[in-house]
Amino acid sequence: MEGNNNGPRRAATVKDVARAAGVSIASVSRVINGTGPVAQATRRRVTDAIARLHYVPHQGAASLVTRRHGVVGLLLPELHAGMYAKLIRGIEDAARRHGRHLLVCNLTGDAARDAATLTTLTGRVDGLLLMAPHRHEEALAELLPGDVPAVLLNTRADSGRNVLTVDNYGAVMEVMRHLKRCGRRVVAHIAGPAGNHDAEERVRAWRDALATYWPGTEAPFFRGDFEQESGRAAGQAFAASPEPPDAIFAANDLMAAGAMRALADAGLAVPEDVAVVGFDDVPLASLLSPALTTVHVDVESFGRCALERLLRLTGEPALAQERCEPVPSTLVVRESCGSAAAPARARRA
Amino acid sequence: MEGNNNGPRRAATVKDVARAAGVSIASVSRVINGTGPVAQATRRRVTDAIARLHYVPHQGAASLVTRRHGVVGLLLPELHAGMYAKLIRGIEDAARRHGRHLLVCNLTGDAARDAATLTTLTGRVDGLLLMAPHRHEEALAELLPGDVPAVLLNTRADSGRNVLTVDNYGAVMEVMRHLKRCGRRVVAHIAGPAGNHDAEERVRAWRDALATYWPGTEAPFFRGDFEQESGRAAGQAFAASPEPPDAIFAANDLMAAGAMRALADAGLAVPEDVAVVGFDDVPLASLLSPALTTVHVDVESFGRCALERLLRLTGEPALAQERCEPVPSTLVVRESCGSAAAPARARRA
DNA sequence: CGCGACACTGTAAGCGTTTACACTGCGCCC
DNA sequence: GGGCGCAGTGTAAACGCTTACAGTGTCGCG
Repeated sequence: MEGNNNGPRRAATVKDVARAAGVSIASVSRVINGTGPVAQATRRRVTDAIARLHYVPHQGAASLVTRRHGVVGLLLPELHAGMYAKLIRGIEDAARRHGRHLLVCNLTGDAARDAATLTTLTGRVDGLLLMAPHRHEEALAELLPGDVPAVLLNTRADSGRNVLTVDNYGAVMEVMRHLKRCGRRVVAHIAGPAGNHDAEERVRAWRDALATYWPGTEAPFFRGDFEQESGRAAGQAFAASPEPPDAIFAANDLMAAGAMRALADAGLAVPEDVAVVGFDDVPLASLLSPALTTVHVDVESFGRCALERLLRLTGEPALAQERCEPVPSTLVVRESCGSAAAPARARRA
Repeated sequence: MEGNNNGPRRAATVKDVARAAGVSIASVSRVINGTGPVAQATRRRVTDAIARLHYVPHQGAASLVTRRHGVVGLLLPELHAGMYAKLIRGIEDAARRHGRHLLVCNLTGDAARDAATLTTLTGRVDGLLLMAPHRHEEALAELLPGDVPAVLLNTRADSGRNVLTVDNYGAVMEVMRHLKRCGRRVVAHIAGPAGNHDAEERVRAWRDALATYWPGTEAPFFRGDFEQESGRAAGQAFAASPEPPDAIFAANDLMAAGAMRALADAGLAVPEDVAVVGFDDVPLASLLSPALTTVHVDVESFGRCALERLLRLTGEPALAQERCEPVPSTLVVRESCGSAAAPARARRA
């Protein structure tokens, strides 16, 4: 190591601070971490020295002896980007409150590479949050060293692991109940991609609701992929069928919007001819015309719950009693399902 | 599987692996890092032992001696969530390709707390990406230790720091040029929040374009906040004015959509009476009716560029020649500006 | 046969922290 | 006044890893 590559200045260490403050490194450490008793005068001298030297502790060295990293990892599959932002927000927010940091990784779908990611991550975190809606990520979870606490997100509950899920089933049931109350007779479904946990749960609930509220009837099913184009295709298919459904429940808002567009293009009126309901409550949902009825999931809370669940696994005492109920998800009734009072808006001629 | 977290089992270390494999810790390290020559047989024994013991290296210990964390930090202000997901995606993707991880932090706006965040982060990263559209974050950047490489995102270019920005100005100019070509006479602007760098740049470009393409004329200005409600308010205000503008450029899609909604409610047709253009190209923009003309910014590329710029700062050799041009941003012409061929869609009666 | 080059391996010295432990004074109570 | 407790401090031993350096043994070539 020739040492000249990026300047001669090495970062300051506790030793430097101790020397500058005229105390021992132990005292410096005590000041920084607030452990043990320190005289006011000493504290002053140390904090001054720290400021003067721009000293920043090397967390790696600290974690070496404390056996804590103060970091939790978050592994995200190639998801529809919608949730990302809020989920991360929720988790990061909770993490900060509990003095942790968040290491975010995207999974690639490549088994070997993702496994490698998992491993390097494991070496620098106290615990792991793994979004695992597909088989792929579940398989990944198998590789987790047993001593790394982990919470799986949106996974089948019957995996042996610690799991946290959104209440897809209940929410969809509510959607269907509402559609029934609105007097709709045939509720088609535009599903998310096969193999996706949320998508499957929504399909399951849709089927069950069908059997419960419309016993003995059939309803059209379209396999989408959470993208708007597939929603459009579904809408076209439904509109072109001899007896179009009078309601559509799409597994997310993007597909719902795509379907609405296709219906409009086909001359079908929403909600008069066809009611449409989505899922997610994306920001623009209320601005579509008609405004989209959808299911709002509090993704930030979900993230927060996930993190606190994880911390509980690592034995965070303050969290012992904080029960973290299944994440709230609520039906947001707007115009597209036709149940709201007819909105007093001017129609375009 | 709870309760076992404070069990007696300590994580395996190089020493354990070395013993299990019957070699020295140096050889283990060499196998793990691919440094120095190792006999095939030895390598086998070591990798076997690693697998058997579920050994995962302690990165903190490693960074202690290598002086590299393999992690870059990303600091995000309280932004409109839209960009988040893609930005993080872009950065994380590039980071993975360069063997780095991503530590994500939200800033709170609280100066003291954010400063603390900055400091703890600094101790565990090789460099920092700081999204700094507001004064607040710029001030934060001042606190950065001089020896921590950092790239500021979407900040005034005249700060002394290393900065990477989206080409707001050029994009808005293109929008305005297009509106001029469409024959619009009065282009109103719905601005983002004051003090936001992007918002200000878009205002600046709007003003300059006004002076260039519509010299001597005035146009309505509305101060929004990037949220749909403010767009709606703006739309209402414009519609209620004695001489409504015949074009509106909103600083983002959410406000544009809000404005479109308000215009429709007021009986004004888009694009016939008023052309509307947004900024961001959010997923649902193409599904609004009429589909929203907007500016598409490749946020993922932006993230990638930012990361590579940062790595270059830390002296990544492979990146020396890779020039990272200003991030592409392109006008996406749809229906809301009235320039596209009239779409052959059925009109609702 | 000797000797250098080479492939491979082991030993040991840190890297920057935290913390157990030992040591000072000092005030206080019997 | 001698012991005790306690606030305040320092010393030194880890923590798990990388790597300079110092060995080994093997081969090829003069």
